[in-house]
Amino acid sequence: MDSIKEIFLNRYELSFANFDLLHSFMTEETRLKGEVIIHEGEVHHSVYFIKSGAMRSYYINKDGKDVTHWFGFEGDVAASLGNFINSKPSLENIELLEDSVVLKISRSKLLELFSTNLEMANFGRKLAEYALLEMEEQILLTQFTDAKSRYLSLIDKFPQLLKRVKLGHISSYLGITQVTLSRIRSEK
Amino acid sequence: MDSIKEIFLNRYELSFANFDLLHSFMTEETRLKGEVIIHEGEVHHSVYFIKSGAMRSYYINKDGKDVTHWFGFEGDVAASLGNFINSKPSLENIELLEDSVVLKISRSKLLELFSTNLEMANFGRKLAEYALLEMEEQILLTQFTDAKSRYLSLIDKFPQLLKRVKLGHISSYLGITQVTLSRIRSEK
DNA sequence: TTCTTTTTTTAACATAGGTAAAAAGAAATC
DNA sequence: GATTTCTTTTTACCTATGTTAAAAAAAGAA
Repeated sequence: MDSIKEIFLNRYELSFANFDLLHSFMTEETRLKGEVIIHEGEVHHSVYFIKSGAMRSYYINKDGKDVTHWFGFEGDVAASLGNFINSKPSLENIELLEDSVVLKISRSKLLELFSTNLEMANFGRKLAEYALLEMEEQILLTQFTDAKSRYLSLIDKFPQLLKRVKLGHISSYLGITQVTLSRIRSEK
Repeated sequence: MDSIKEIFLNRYELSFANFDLLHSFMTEETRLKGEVIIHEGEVHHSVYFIKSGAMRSYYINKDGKDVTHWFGFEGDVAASLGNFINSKPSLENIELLEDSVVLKISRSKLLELFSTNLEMANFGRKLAEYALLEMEEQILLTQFTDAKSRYLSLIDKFPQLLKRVKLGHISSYLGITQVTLSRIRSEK
């Protein structure tokens, strides 16, 4: 079985039949490293599920700095939250860190499924709940944990991260400068 | 109309009929300031909706420090995420900051409604989505924003906070010590 | 390979925020 | 209304992380 299918069945408790239904509304696309699939300030009408590859979400802060605030891998949903939930312009950009295969579905189709199909609505709920748990973990890790522990937890959680993601992205995700990250790494 | 009802109808797009259905499974309770309604390490079987009052969620970190990571007011849901989503023991405590009126519902009843009633399932999804947006905002605010701006944003968002919540809770929520918060406040 | 560009590390210095303890102010209790 | 307890502010000193710039290393292009 496709491993993306497994993730949908296990992580989000979708049934075979409804996975197939959902899948029938998706188009599979290969996108290249470096491409930006969600743009800050724009309203997007598609949601992407990552079949393979890696991406990051980032925004440019008030000092003009590029700040990564999410890494996405296989099985994750790539979308701007505010855009998806409230049709607002995206606050962030989503950029491919590797050549990736995505499953694309229109937001309106997905919402239609949510509002007509009970299992799909619960799939939508679990999608959001899973993301919530991930975010809570990130918040707990940030409050009163020093940069070194945050770094260690992060690579513990994503062992492939160092091979797949530049240190500059990792440092901004951790809320520190690349210089500080470099110091931390050399201490170890 | 009850203002909690308005919030359910507007924020979570629940219909009159389903609000009443949901409400029929809830019991209204008055809890006193200082009470802890969710306990770290325990599995809870109830979820609380805040009808009036204020609460905070906190945990004791590895250095024994009390760290607040959420403030809840009218219309918010008070539950441990991990407990609610995966029946895991709660990672956090939820403590009342004021005498509060809560609407209590059993987790199993709520899940039963989600899995049998389409509108309820979408209500559950919106509940999670709303919480997601709140959390994202919190994360964005934390990365590369200095303590002073975080403080100013927080009181801008919750103007009543200073009157209702002790500074020690606010400082830990912001990820700084109370001494630093005090310095920031005197600068202003 | 050799050259060019990008990424990572190192160094020197500056600063925001931490720690501990004491003082001041408020709130609760007698 | 006085006393005790809890909360907030202040002070002095210290440390982790930021800033800027340059060097070193690694990756990519010719």
